[in-house]
Amino acid sequence: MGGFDVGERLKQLRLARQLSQRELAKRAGVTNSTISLIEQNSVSPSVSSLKKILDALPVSISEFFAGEELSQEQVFYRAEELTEIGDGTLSWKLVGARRPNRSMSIIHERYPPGADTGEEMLEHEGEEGGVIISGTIELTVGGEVQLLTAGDAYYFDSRLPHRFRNKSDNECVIVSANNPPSFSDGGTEQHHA
Amino acid sequence: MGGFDVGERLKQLRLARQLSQRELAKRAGVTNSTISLIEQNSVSPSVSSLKKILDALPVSISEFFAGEELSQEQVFYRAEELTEIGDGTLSWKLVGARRPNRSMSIIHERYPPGADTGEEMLEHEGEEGGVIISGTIELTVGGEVQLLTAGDAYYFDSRLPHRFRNKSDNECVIVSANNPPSFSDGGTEQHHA
DNA sequence: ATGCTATGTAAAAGATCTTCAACATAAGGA
DNA sequence: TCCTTATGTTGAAGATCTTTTACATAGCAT
Repeated sequence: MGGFDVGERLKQLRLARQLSQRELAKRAGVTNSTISLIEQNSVSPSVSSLKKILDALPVSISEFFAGEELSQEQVFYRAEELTEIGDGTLSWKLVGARRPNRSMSIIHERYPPGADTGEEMLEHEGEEGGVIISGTIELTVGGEVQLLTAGDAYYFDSRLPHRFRNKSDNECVIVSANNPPSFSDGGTEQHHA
Repeated sequence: MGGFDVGERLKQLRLARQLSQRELAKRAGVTNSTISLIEQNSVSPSVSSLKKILDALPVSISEFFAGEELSQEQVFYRAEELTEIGDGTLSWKLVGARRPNRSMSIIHERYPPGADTGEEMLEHEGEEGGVIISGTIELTVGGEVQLLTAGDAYYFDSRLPHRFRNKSDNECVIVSANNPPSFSDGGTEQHHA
């Protein structure tokens, strides 16, 4: 468990509602001991127990963990220090690749003439969008094909099969964002778009 | 556990990253059995285990429990049809502004010389990042100030007080992304950066 | 002071989760 | 074919979480 104080958070939520450990336990269908031990961080509760307890407040698990960490991470990135992922033809520069738990990937992409994410359509979790900075790119999404040029943009659910292809003679530059992030630094490279 | 399918959700996230149970387990510091049992909903993992696993994806617990759905909305946006928000000095063109429930705002921003988001620092929920396309911008985040130029980038927690300011004589162009989205079309305008 | 109730804590037993160590299957190469 | 590697699954042992049951303290009325 890194950084986030589950016990303290639960205690605050409980006290804000002016409930005793026993009262909350009763509503949640667990015992007061469970609440006590969790609040002291003597145990890491099971998701099912935590869910029962939070339901009684009521607070969603998502809310409970929202604001896990007001991360004091790197903010500014010089062009040359961006993490680059390339395979010779495509070049992707990731912003904040090392940030754990960041909510987005932001990528500065360069597609040289002929670059192509491949015939096998990409499909993955999340959403992605971007703006064409220069050049032209052929984008296929869910069967629809469009030729986008500088200033144009796109946004789609990444589970729709998609493909990027530069059929022109000039480099195409795109700034894109993905949610959730498709890449992490240091690990094995994964497929993307 | 009511309603939310922990196992299925984990499996989707894992497969979207093309990881095997063993590979994910290795990165997370748990065993493949744990992943297997969780994905089959044979157990309700402890928060500490789930956290370890999600950290390896990486996905926050909060994100994990925030739902999703597949939307088939507009995908392609011509430059001239992007929703523009301007106040005479700044110009922001939103990608997919009309999409309900989208997870990000992607914005094509133009800061003319002298443009400034204001002395009162911006602070709001979420994260934001971007890439400088041209020109230079002075960015202040959490007390730190940097002058960024073309190719540089930034990424920070939006709760840290921040400010954008073009002190140069040339226009500065940025493509940025915000999560969660800061603007919605037609609705009340919110503060941003 | 005595009795009653409410609070949070904790040891030990019971229940659940995690690991260890297999197993079964499928894909690829020699 | 046989061998090797990679995949996901599972029984039993070990580790952790939850309950049972109790304890200690504090507040309040009699």
